[in-house]
Amino acid sequence: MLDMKQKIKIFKALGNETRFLIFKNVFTGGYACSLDKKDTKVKVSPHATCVSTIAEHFDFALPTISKHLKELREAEIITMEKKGNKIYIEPNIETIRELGGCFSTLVNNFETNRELFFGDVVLS
Amino acid sequence: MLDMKQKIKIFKALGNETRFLIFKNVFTGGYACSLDKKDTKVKVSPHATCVSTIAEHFDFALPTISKHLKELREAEIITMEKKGNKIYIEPNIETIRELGGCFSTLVNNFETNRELFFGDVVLS
DNA sequence: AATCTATTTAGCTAAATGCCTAATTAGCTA
DNA sequence: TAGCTAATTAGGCATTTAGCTAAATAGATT
Repeated sequence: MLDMKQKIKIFKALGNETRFLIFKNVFTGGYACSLDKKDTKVKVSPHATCVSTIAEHFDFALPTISKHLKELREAEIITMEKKGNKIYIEPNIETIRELGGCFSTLVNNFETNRELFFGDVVLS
Repeated sequence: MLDMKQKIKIFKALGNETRFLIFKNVFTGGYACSLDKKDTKVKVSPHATCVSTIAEHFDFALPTISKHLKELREAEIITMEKKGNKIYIEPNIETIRELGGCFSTLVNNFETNRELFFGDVVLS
């Protein structure tokens, strides 16, 4: 279950246009890493991409994209797995599914039970 | 339909602990404005609250809370309606429902169609 | 009209964010 | 081993954000 801190991290991560677009592109698989095809030793999803491939599509320096990816990973909405000297990036569908579930619960229980979405949050 | 800018605004709004908690409290109706009972002229939801009532529950100055509420309103996840000299605040359930729907679509269509959530976003 | 209550605006400061370049680390290849 | 590719870390700078107090606005009440 996502706790409050984690939800806030996710919202903060997606509340920036650059990160939103990076996430969009990772999620839609639009930037699949062209090098994958040559690299037969490494087994990754055909949608997986890597840091430099993402950076090619933005007008920002590589370290900037790297930092944004770190934030998306810490929010647990993407995964980053090192294979060889590259890092393969994929969406973390489980976290997104959970968050979606929270919203559904929230909406479905509106009026009858307004507490569910916020879970562990204790009123001050 | 929520466009990209609007979604980013919502995420940014909820990506701050103070605003998240304000929204939580508005949504759950935990801070209903006690003055409502006396004020028989004004018709509002028994869950509705007002700026100063919210501020009472936080260790921040009133103008700080006012500014946060403005941001939540601009993200269209709460409504603020002036009646008399108070502003009554309620959650905007429609926006939350829409956002939840986006997440459901996103998750349900993962793999088969990764584009739906992002809608109007054009790949650069 | 004068005052009271509710809220916002203005203007300030400290801290966080988002970007950069240069340097470093890690793994692969010749 | 030397050099190449991929990514991160370090350090700096400009902008934004999140808080504050004081002052202004708007509606009620006396």
